[in-house]
Amino acid sequence: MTKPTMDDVARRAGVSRALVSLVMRDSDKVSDRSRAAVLDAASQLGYRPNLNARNLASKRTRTIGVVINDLHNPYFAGVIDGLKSAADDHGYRLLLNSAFLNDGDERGALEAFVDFGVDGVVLTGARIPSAAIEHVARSIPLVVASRPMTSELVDTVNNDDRLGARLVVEHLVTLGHRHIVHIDGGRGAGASQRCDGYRKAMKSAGLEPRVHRAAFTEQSGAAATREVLASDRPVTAIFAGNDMSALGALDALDDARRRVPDDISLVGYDNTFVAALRHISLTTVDQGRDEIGRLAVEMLIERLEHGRSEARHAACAPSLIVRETAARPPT
Amino acid sequence: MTKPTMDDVARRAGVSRALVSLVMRDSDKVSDRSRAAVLDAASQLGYRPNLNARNLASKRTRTIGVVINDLHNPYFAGVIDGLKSAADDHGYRLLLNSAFLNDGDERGALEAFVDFGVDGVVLTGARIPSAAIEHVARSIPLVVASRPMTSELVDTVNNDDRLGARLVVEHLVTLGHRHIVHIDGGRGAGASQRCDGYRKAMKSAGLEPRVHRAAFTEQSGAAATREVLASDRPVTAIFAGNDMSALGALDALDDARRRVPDDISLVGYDNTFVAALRHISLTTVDQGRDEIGRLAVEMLIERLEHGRSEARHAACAPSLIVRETAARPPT
DNA sequence: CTGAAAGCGCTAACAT
DNA sequence: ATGTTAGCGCTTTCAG
Repeated sequence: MTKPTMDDVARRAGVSRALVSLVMRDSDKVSDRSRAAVLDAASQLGYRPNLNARNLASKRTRTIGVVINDLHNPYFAGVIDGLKSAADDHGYRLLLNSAFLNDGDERGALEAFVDFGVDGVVLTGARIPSAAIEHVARSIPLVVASRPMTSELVDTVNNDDRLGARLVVEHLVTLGHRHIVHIDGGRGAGASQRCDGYRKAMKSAGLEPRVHRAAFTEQSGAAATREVLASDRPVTAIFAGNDMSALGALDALDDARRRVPDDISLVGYDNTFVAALRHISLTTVDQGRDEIGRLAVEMLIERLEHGRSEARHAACAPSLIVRETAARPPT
Repeated sequence: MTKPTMDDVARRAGVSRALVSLVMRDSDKVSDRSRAAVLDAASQLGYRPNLNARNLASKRTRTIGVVINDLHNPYFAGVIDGLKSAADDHGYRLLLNSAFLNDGDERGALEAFVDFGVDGVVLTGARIPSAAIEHVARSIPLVVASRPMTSELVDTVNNDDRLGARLVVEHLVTLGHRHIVHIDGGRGAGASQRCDGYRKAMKSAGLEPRVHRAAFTEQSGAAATREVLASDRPVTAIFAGNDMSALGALDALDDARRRVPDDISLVGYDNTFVAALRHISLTTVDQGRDEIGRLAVEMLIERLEHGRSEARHAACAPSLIVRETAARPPT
C-alpha cells in the first residue's frame, strides 16, 4: 500500500523511467502509443509525481509563494484574487502563508518559501524592513505588492498612496472641512506615504495637519479615535489610514454619540467589501487590488521567463469612492 | 554565488556531512565544539537547508497544509488563527491555499499538498464531495474543519450547526415571530445541517418552515432576499445561513426600504468581525472558530505523533450572540 | 561522537 | 522515439 513511484509505472507500462518522466511533463517527443500506455499504467496505480523529488531534480517548482500580511484584513483577499487569476493564466501554482501581523512570522513565511525553492515570491503588505526583503531578493525573484519601497533589486506594485491621500483631503476640503485629523497606519505598508500625502495636501490647502498614530486594525483605529475625541481641539473629519481602522473609528464615534457624517465625517482607504455595505457606506479610496495582484505575478513572470533583471516599479491610480460617511461639516 | 550546500558547510567546518545534518536537526549527540564549528560555518556561508531535499530524504515535512474555502469570508481568518497557534505549539509550519469557492481549485489545492508530501492537511469549510475527501484521507492524515461529515476515515471538528440553527429559531420565536424564512447556504459547508436544524425547530414550534436557496456569499444572500420580498407571503424574520449572506440580505432590505429590525428581523451565523460593528450589530451565532482551529491541528498531531487511527469527531457548542438586528415583530 | 555509503523519487543530458 | 546514467541535497543506517 506504499505510494507508487515512477519506476512502478515504467515497469507496468513496459517502458523506461525516463519515458514516463517525459509523459508526466507532457513532452511532445513521445509516441502516442507509449503515451497512452504510460497514462494508463499511471492511472491504474493511482500514480502522482512526488513534487519534492521533482523540484529537487529540476530546480523549478512552477510555484509562487505569497506572504499575506494580515488574513483578517479583507483587502488582501482581493489582491490574492488577482494573483490567482494571473498565476492560472501562466500555469503557476500559488502557495500562501500569513504573517499574522507579526514581523517574525512574516520573515519566517518568507524564508520557508525560499527554503522550499519556490520560483518566486510576492509579499503583500509587508512590514519587515526593506533591507530584509532585499536580502532575500538577491537569491530569488521577489515582488512587493501594496507596500511602497524604492529598491534596485525588488519589483514593486502599488497604488499611489500619496495621491490617494490627497484625493481624500481635497474631497474633505471641498466639502468645507478645515479640521481634518489623520489616524495613520503606523508601521503598516503604505502608511507613511498616505500620511505624507495627507500632510502635503493639508499644507497646500493652508490647513494644519494633525496626525494620531495607530495601526491598520480595527482596535487601533478605535483607540486612536478615542484619543482624538478626548482632546479639546476641534475636529470635523477623520481620515483613517485604512478601512479597518476606519471601522474601528466608526464604532468609537458611535460610542461617543457622535453621528457620522452629521457631527463628524470619516474616510477610509482600501474600499473593502465592508465599506460598500449600505449600513456602513464608507467613503474610501480604491486601490485596484485585483490589478495590483495581476501585475505582481506578471512582473514575476517577466523575470522568470523573459530574464528581466532591472527592478520595475508599477503604480496603479487610486480612485476616491464617495459614499455617505463624509459630508459638509456642521455649521 | 550558487547556494551553499551541506557539503560546503562540512568542508568549511572540517567535519563530515552527516555531522552537519545532525546539527541542523539539533540532535543531542553532537559535541559542543563540533556544533559550534558547524553553526559558525553555516552562518558564515549563509547556509539554509534545502527543504525539498530534506523532505525527500526524510519523508517528513513538519508542515500542515490548510485548504481555505473562501478567503473573502472573514470567518476563516479566525479558524486559521487557531490553527496557527496550535501549530506553533507543536512545532509545525502551516502552508495555506485557497479554494476560491470553486470545487476544482479545492481539489487542486488538496492534491498539491499531498504531492508536496505535507504531513497532514486540514480542510476548512470544504465543499467537495465526502468521497473525494475520504479518498485523499487514505494516504494522508486529514481533518475536516467547519464542515460536518460522518466518516470512519477522516476526523472532523465542527460546531453543532443543527443546535445553532435551533438557538436562532427559538430566539426569534420567543420574540414573537411566526413567519421566519431561512436563506440557506446551498452546497456550502454546514448549510444542510443548519437548514435541517431550522426545519426541525420550526416544526417543534408549530410553524411552517420556508427555505430560499442561496450560497454563503453576500451577493447570493442579497438575491435570495429580493426573492423573499418579491413573494406575497408574509415574513417577519430572516435567518441567513451565514454572516456573509446576512450582510447581503441587510443591503437588499435597505434597498427595499425595509427597516431592520423594525419591519423585519435578521439573524446570521458565524459572528464575524463585521457582525460586531455597531452599524451592523448583527444578531448571529458564534462557532468558537479559534477553538475549532486549535482542535483541528491537535487531532492531526494525535495521528501524526501518537498513532491514533480511528476517526474522531469533535463538536464545539455554538452560542447565540444577541445584538440588534432581531427584535419583536411589528404588531 | 564521527564518517562512509546507500538511497529518497525524479530530471536531464547523452546515447542509441 | 526511447533507454542509460548521473546526479539534485539531504537523511539515515551502520561501522568505527
